[in-house]
Amino acid sequence: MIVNAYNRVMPGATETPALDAIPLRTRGCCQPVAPPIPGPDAEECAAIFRALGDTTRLQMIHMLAEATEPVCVCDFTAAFDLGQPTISHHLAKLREAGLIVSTRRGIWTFHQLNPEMSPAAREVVALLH
Amino acid sequence: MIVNAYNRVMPGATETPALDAIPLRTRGCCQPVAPPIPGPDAEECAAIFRALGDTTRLQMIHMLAEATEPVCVCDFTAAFDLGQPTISHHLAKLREAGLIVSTRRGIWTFHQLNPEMSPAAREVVALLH
DNA sequence: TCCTCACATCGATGTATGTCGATTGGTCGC
DNA sequence: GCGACCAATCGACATACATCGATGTGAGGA
Repeated sequence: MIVNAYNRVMPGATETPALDAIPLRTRGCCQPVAPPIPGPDAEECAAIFRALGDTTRLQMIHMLAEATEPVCVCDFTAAFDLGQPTISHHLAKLREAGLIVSTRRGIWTFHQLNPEMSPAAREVVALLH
Repeated sequence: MIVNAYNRVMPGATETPALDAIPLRTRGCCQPVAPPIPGPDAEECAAIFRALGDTTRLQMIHMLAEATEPVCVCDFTAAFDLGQPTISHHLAKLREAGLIVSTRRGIWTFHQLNPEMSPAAREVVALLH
């Protein structure tokens, strides 16, 4: 039994009708839709994209993806025309998203891509390399 | 002549020092950073990520990536617990980002992944398939 | 011509976000 | 301990955004 997205039965339907076969001005205009991505996965994935949805953070991840050594905050402040608190804010966002990890060395803090990044995140970051 | 990110000369330096060799408490803590992604490219890329940084829009793209036919708006309104104007808003966002195209058929509007999507967008969307 | 339906747009509202200046908290050298 | 320095945090501000109800628009059907 085929039902459309309004949960209404489409009588006689044995498979999703081809678009051309759908009569205009009829309720049965809809087709079954793909099952959604499980909620938590979708939110995690969206969070990754949200973290990368800012030019500054995108450049930061690109810098880290290209770097062979952890990168000092001073390198970031030098690379962007932004104040130090703003740089710190963006690095915190990337850290919260699980994309980078930070380590202290004396008075400096060095940042690198999180070696334990989630598989989903790893795939996305790989596109920026 | 090697200068660090503060534009200060690093006397005697012939190449970027290894991290271990960097004396703590010295100005020369910084390493050269990767050249940034060209501005327009970075903004375009960030816009793609921003469009996908919302759970609803992520699910929408996933639905379209799985679908074999263009999808009617009524399918989206049925799939999400959101009002029709909100659905329309999200579809507009995806359209502005160049991820989908919309066509009218009578009184209905059908949406599908933009067949002329930018290469960068195509790579990202492929991860959601 | 008028009504109905599907979708877009508008206006309002609350929340999230990017940015800054000022302050705080650590970590050294002296 | 004191001062210098680096980075994180705080408070404030403007902007962007997700959502809603109400309205507009355009295509059919009666």
